[in-house]
Amino acid sequence: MIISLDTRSSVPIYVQLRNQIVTGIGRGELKAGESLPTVRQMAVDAGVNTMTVNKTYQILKAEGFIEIDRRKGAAVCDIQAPDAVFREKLETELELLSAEARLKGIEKDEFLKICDKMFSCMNPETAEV
Amino acid sequence: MIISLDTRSSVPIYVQLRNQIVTGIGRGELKAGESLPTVRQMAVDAGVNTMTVNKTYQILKAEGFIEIDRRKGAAVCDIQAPDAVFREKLETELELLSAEARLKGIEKDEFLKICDKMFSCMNPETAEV
Amino acid sequence: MIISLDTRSSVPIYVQLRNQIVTGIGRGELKAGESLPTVRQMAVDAGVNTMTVNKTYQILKAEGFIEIDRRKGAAVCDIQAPDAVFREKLETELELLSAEARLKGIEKDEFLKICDKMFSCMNPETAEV
Amino acid sequence: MIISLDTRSSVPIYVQLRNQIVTGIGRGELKAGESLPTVRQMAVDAGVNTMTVNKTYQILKAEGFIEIDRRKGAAVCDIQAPDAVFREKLETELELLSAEARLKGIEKDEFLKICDKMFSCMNPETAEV
DNA sequence: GTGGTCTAGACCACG
DNA sequence: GTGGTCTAGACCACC
Repeated sequence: MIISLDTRSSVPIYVQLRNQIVTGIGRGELKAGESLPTVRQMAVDAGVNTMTVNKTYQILKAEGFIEIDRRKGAAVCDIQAPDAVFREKLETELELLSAEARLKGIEKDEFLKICDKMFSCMNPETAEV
Repeated sequence: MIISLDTRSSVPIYVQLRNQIVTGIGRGELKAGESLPTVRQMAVDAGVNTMTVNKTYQILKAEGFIEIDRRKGAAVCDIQAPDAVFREKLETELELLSAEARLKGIEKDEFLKICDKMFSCMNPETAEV
Repeated sequence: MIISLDTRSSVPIYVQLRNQIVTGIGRGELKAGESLPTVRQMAVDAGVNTMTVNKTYQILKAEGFIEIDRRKGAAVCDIQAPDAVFREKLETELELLSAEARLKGIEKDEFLKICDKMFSCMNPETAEV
Repeated sequence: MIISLDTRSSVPIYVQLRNQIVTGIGRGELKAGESLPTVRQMAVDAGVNTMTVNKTYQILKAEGFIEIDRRKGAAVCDIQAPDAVFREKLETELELLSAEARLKGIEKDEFLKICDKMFSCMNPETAEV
């Protein structure tokens, strides 16, 4: 998985890192059970402080995307069961994106086509709860 | 339009306010040409400082969603022409949301159903530039 | 002389109006001794308040570009003698424009070509002090 | 770089500050890659509030003249590629200055000599994007 | 009346 | 230690 960060962006580095890891897992570049680089290795690869990577991993753990074992490092979790809190967040974000797209002149058909395209990039492997 | 802010959120107030106004315009609660509350009025309504509202309005103006007239206050703009930069941003965000949804056990059919539902809340009025 | 104002601009209307009148005189669309529209007429033409036009005329008078006679209205003055204060202001503004042009990748040759082009639009009529 | 502000001027402080920094960069007093003073330091140096400096820096960033890095503060950007919007603005401003100069009795030769002189103060270093 | 600017001082997020 | 956010309240420019 290739990580590319923009230190001049207003998006905090640990958020950029978190987003790229989540996208990577979603795409299937990292599969359930596979290990992530160690905190130190990831810090070197991405050219950031280990504290920053550590923060990212803690967030991914809290979100249930990875497990952290003191001996084996971090590993990708299985797909989770649908959850009402996330669904709520998803709807709110999609509503905002819909509004922005609407105001930027994007029609419903085109919007849905993009949604389809982006989800289709995800790893189709059967969900295991 | 009802504004509800969460001062304990890590999302800056001016961003929350911006998002809610964008969503409100998208939904058609505020139509093109209609006025937004004055900076002072919005500040009272939302319970925040006038400078915070001012910052929000300046951002909405820079994004092309509203116009600020020295005499008449702020008003909603017409729908814009599609633009490559926004499309890029839209795809990136939808990819991240897709990945999160995938890992939270949401299937493609359900994801697209939610996308459809949220876009359908938008004001369908034809108002091209 | 055609006046076009943008009420949504951050530049005050009376300044826009002043700038357009100065440019119009410089171009020779209004010659020395010729009358400007009355305050009321100009207010109607430009679609602004008479107070705004009045303020503009007062500024043009203070700058020595027009004379205001209670009976005959406003008229364009003759070309003035060079003046140190203005020269100072001119240099400061040209220095800022030079810096901006430099940082925007415009070379010296091109900059001077634009300067020449713009001054050449001015009325070449012999200066009368 | 020496900053001198006039608090009695009608030009907002953050604009004066912006103009002086742009001129300073153009002159080569600050070169591409070099750091600007921190927001706090500049606020002390210039005798203004940190928010005022912050606003100035945000504008310079939006104009592409500086970059703001969360870790290292603000630094001067490389020279940009020529851009049609700026050219338009440049022509409008030069036309106004030409008109003013014409009416103040400055001949074409002298005007162009001043233009040449001011641009020649700029840093000639070749630093393309 | 409107928005625009500025201050002093506080607190937080980031790395 | 850096920039980012927010407040309360003031004053000004514009129309």
